[in-house]
Amino acid sequence: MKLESIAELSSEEREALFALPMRILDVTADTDIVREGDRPSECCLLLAGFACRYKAIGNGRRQIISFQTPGDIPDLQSLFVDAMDHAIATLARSRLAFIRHQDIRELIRCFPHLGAVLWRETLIDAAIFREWMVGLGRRNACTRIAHLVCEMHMRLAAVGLAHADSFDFPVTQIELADATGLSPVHVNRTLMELRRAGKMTFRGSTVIVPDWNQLRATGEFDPAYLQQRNTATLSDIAA
Amino acid sequence: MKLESIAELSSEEREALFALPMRILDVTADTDIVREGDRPSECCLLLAGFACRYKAIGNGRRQIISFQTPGDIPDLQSLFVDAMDHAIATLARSRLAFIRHQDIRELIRCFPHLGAVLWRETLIDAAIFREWMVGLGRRNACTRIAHLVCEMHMRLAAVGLAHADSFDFPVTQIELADATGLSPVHVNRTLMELRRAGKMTFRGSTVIVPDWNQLRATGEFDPAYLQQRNTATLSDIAA
DNA sequence: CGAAGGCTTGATAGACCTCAAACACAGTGG
DNA sequence: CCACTGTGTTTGAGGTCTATCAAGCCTTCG
Repeated sequence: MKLESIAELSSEEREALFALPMRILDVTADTDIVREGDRPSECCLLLAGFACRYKAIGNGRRQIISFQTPGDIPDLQSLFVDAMDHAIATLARSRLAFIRHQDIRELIRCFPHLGAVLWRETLIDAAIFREWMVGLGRRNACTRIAHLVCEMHMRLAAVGLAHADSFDFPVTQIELADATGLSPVHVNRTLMELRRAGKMTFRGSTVIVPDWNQLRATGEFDPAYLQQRNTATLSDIAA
Repeated sequence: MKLESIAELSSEEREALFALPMRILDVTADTDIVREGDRPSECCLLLAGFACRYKAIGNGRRQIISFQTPGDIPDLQSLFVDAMDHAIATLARSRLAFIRHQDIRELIRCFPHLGAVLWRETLIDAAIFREWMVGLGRRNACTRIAHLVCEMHMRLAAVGLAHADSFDFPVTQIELADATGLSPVHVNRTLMELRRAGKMTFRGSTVIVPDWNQLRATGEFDPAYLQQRNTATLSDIAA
């Protein structure tokens, strides 16, 4: 579903994907899947739950680089890049599927179009990084958080994990701070400000948004960078 | 040279690369090569000069997403992603080579390994984004700028465009501000602080660094994310 | 010589951070 | 059933980094 949200697949390709040998693993929240410097020999597909990529900096602080939703293969890059430049960790109880590099390589050899689809996915990943860079560099706390919520809703909707006006976003305010480059205290105050303004309510890991158009405006959110094939459908959901 | 700095190529592959039909174009500084929303039918290889990717935000402001050095193909992604999510512009007089998408696709079909090399390049690109995100989110002005200078020196050295203790970095302080998420005034003050501390001198588009180890320390710079094959050689140059 | 762009400097303001403590809540064990 | 603990959230006060505004200076170039 994730792959088909960004590209069309033939039935043989879909079959080949389902035929991949996988090792399934259930883990709790806050489990490191891959660490910085690792050289994995398999990729990790997130089947259910929630995860993030992050880079640690000195004295226990870190920057969260991206959030990962079911359907993502956050360490796909390990196929072509030797050592991981960042870590990957779960943020909620999750189910993982590990697929050996050699099997993916074989798959790409047999179905070059699937290789292109996966390449495309890594490119959209990069587009999300770029959008986050704009937020980190040039947007204030309120806009950053609103933007993030819009993005996560759209991405989760693409894999069927969002309601029309709410969704489950299992992160703490500290994790939100690590993702937005803010302090936890300031995240808290900004969330309260957004709540008081009636723009969104984030409580106990669920986000409620009464009016997406309003939140998109305050988040300066333009979904073009996500390159979804079915944005029409998605905005229908959102409307 | 750029591609070989990140992967090994066979002689046939090298020949095929040189045989690609290209349209050469010389442009002045501050020329937009691609604009946000464009759907190019060719990719742009930077042969000489200097360029950047950027995303514009309201009221004339922008965030520079990356700097591009000779050998880079900044819009390689347009092969697989429909619309550009950002613009690309030159920062100095540059020579560009445009290669049609269909020719690159054909090349990849004939030499799948070259496809993998190009994929790898887009992945390293993404690694640079991630490192910048850490800077934008979690590092102060001084560290951000020092880090950027270390990165640019290493990348330029990889394509033979840096001296041991200096290099040409043709950007204004305003562009530096757009890249680091700071204000031009603060960039100026930080540059002077670095200069006074004897850590680096940035004047008239050339950077002089008397002691790389010192600058790396203040920039918290670890080159692992650049995935250079010959980092040994590079640090020799730097030493 | 004048104009334009880039650099430098000063003063003031604001966004955000840090420290510190209190509060709420869920899970645990006695 | 109730203290107890730990994690996450909320609140207050003060401080710092960085932004903004505004002006002057320097260099380049036509």
